[in-house]
Amino acid sequence: MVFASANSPHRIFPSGSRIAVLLPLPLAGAYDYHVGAEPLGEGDFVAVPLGGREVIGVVWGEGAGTVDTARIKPVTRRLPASPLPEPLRKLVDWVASYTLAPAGAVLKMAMSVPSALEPPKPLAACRLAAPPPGLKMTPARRRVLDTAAGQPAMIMADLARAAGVGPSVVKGLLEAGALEAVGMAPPATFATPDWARPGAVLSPDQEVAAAAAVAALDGGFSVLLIDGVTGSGKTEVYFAAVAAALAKGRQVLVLLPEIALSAQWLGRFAARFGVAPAEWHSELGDAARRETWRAVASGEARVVVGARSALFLPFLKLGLIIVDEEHESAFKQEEGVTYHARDMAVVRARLGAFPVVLASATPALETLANVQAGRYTRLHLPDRHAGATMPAIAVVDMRRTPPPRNFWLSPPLVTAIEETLAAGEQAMLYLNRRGYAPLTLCRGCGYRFQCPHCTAWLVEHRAAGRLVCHHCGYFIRPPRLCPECEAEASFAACGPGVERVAEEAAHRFPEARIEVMASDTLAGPEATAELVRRVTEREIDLLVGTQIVAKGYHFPWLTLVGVVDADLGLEGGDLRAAERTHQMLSQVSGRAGRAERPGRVFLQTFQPAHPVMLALTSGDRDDFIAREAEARRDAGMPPFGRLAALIVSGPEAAILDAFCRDVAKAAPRDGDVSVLGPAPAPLALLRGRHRRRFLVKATRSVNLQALVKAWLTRLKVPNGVRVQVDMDPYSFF
DNA sequence: AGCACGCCGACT
DNA sequence: GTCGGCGTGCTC
Repeated sequence: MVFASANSPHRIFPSGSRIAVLLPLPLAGAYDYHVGAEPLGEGDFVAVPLGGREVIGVVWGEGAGTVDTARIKPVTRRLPASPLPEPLRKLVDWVASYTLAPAGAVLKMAMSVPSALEPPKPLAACRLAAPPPGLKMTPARRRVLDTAAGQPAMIMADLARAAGVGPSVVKGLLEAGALEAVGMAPPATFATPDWARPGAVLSPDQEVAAAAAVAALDGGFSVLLIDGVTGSGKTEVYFAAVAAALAKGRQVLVLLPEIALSAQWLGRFAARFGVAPAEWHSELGDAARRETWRAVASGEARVVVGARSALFLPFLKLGLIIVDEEHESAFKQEEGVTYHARDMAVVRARLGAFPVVLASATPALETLANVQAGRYTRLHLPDRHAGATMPAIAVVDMRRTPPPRNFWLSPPLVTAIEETLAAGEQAMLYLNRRGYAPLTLCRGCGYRFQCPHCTAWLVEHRAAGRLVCHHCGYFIRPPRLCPECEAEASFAACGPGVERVAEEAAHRFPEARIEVMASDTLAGPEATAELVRRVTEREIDLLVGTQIVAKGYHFPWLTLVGVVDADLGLEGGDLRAAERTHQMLSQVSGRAGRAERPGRVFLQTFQPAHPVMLALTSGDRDDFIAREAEARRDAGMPPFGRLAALIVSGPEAAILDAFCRDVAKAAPRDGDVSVLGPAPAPLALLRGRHRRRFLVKATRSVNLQALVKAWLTRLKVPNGVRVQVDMDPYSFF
């Protein structure tokens, strides 16, 4: 029995009725329970019995009625928290049906802080009471009572501090009865950003884009793409939309690919709005997590900046989402529920009927195709802000001007670095390879150090004195003798990593202050911020870094970028290899010459005629993307066709391969569908598990989810084997 | 995800 | 003869 009509936003279920409760567990669906004495509403958080224990779940709707009534248990209690908002419930269902993950597994992401569901603990505070007769008065006690007299109630520690006494004095007065204890609600920790503050002066292009983004706030759901070259001031444009959304009383979510590395972004936000935004990422402590979750649910936190998981926060009145660096593959969750945060942000905006703004200097091909199809609106910023010019990009042909043997910097690049340093400017060398050398082999017998758990070489990290697997973290200390032929001191480091390039640079430019920046050389957000500060303040002349240096940093004195190996990333049959390499090199090139001094970029390559290199040197991105898109269209690949991957893994290769034959036999046969595989996944052995991959390619008209689901139900998965579905796979690993 | 039930090695 | 290893299977 349901009182409210079906299209009501919030149904109420009376006592005794049968409801579906979704639990944050990887179960096939919601479970039915009976409503207890108090009626329950959709979205309410409830504690329910499950196999002898108690689990917290969410009232998901009317009971399905498929289970015998005798087995249905009553809900234990309703938790005193505001219900999970309807758009978020719909998002959970949407993501579950799209990714083929169990709805409960998706709900778990929206219930990441169970402790936030209990009422916040009131703070121990006290206020002045009627003075008890015979109270011993001391100067310290006098000061406490005088301080407390002017206040309704004070936190005990604050009162002691304000009166200039130790905590024991306050405690003594409390025991004597001169003060009485009261519970106090915790003070608001999330200040409201001041949207009325004037922002930066915008260029005419920025002005137009900002006006369009602001206007979109009145138009319900829409997707805007701010497509602006590096240094064009995209952030200031979407800050205008953030300010306007705040003025309308809405909450705003800003998704960044890697929040932990975005100290500069936080600084800009604080400069624009006067306060820090609420943050949401994996490094948050328990208390901060709980506080933030509650403040998002209550609407107190007005702007949240976060990693992809922030999409599943219980916003009370979300009214704008920004996805910055929307092309970043870090938005694709690869483990557990495999979702793409950019695409799910678009879904969330549609469910909430508000706009979403995507921003990038190198938008994803998918996004540009959506612009082309008229689904997204493009706001173009073709020029750099404040008169800065785009850097001049030159190719260094490594076949014609190679570096000496066992060196990696070509003569033209070395000359350019010398010139830059002599001019008192900064240079950056980019190489997307951590460590010293990616492969170590024995000169005597050819033995190569390999990870025992993965299909990967061990990477030498000379500073740490280790050989490390970059996939599972396995490491060893380099042995003295070759494990194969027992030769002594026979190891040769093959190829460069950032450590080795830094070593070469130190040798070439002995006067320069050189620093390496890679994810494993940075201890944490503070250490990163400190290094960024030292570069900004010119305490470093030459920065050698992995992709971490490509991400949005603004170093005014950096005028030269050298890409040590521009071809890295082009190999491998990855669908997006060329696109990604182009994006990566555009982004890293964009670090050069962002202020008055013009920038130069040198790309060291063995393929100077490769379309990626030509696109970069000519600056004709659109032509490059058009050709890439054409190739994908011809091949029926995304976004013109649909792709799903089935990763089958298990500890025993023989069992796995036998099962793979069953999977292939049960594969769907249809004119619009083709199944490739089983192929060993690029990392055929990962963390001790063998992996095989099937790829399903279909036309856009095919319901790929239904097809894959039906395929999976035809399979009998043996023990120890796992089948993982990845819709729209990105990395093909 | 827990937690139970269920069949094979070293202990009082 | 029991305590306990964690392998499989269910939980409305």
